[in-house]
Amino acid sequence: MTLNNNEFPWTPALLQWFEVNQRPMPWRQTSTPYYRWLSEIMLQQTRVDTVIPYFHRFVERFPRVEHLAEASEDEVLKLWEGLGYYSRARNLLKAARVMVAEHQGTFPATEKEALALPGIGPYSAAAVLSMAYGVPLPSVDGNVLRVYARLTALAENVLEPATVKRVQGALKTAMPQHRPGDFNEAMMELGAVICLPVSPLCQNCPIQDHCEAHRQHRVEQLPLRIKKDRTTRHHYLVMYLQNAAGTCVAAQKNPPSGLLGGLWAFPMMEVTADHEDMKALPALAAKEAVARWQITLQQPEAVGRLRHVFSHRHWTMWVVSAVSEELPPACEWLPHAELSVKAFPEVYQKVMRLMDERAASI
DNA sequence: AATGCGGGGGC
DNA sequence: GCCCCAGCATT
Repeated sequence: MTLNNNEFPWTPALLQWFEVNQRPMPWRQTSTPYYRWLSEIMLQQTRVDTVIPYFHRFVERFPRVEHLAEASEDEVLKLWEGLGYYSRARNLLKAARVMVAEHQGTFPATEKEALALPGIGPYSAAAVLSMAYGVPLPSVDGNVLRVYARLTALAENVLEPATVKRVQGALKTAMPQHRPGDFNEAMMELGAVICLPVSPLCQNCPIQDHCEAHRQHRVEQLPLRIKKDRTTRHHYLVMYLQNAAGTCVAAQKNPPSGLLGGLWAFPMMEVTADHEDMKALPALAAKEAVARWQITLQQPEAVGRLRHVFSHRHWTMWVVSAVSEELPPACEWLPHAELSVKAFPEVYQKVMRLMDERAASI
């Protein structure tokens, strides 16, 4: 065993606290590399409580990485539906196929090979390698940055990549070499249940005596998170377009990358004005459908307004239903039953729910 | 270094 | 509304 003379004085108290207080999680029961990898991908920018039901569905459908590697992207996206950041699902499938083809169906054991996998960055590589194989690399996520910034009263913007790198370096040299996975999980667990972003529970903190921010009464002011507001606002007309027989709805599969890539969508037209006058919507939709799509709408009706917030953009959607025998570009007719089979992101699930509500009220 | 990329929970 | 969440890929 490698002794680490630079070890943090608070490490033993942290590990002891973690042993007693860690929350049970499905990927902690049987800690296979596959479970650890899958859970870490799902947990990127996503809360534990949100992930758990998705994790159960995935391991039930794909008990081993070999099963996942043989799946279609459509099936993986359907299972991922609603979890967000869909490039994670696309990269998950790619990485599974790499593991089967090049790594004997398991997660590679070196940092270099791990980082070469699609969807694996410094955080996830360190997390999986430390927890599955005991490789002493620090997994630095938002929790760890917050805990470390407070412990050391770090006055740097933790959203700067350079700051993250410095924290990674500091933790790498001082983290325990014998239980790196427990250390990483303990840091994250402390950030998740004690060292909270707002109103942290310092009275319950096992390493409060070692916290410089607490000593300085600056816990609430740290960490520094300075970011620019990049949100943009967009307005759309969303068409719920059915054929004359009423059996199908017009929809399209998004391009394979980009926003909501590979998922399904209803045809939309971006509009500049804010349409406070619902009565003018049907005529506007019909006019724009001719101008942009060269198709004629019958019985256009205003259904309602929806709002959806992404992390970087705000959508206002005016939903219009109509009948047509013609399809907007790149669209196809989906039988109604297919709407629950194809992967639709939350924003279009809202459209479907709105249509269901209208049907129920008529 | 900056930007794009979901959705939800807590306040 | 705002903040933040077990971040990564691309440019």
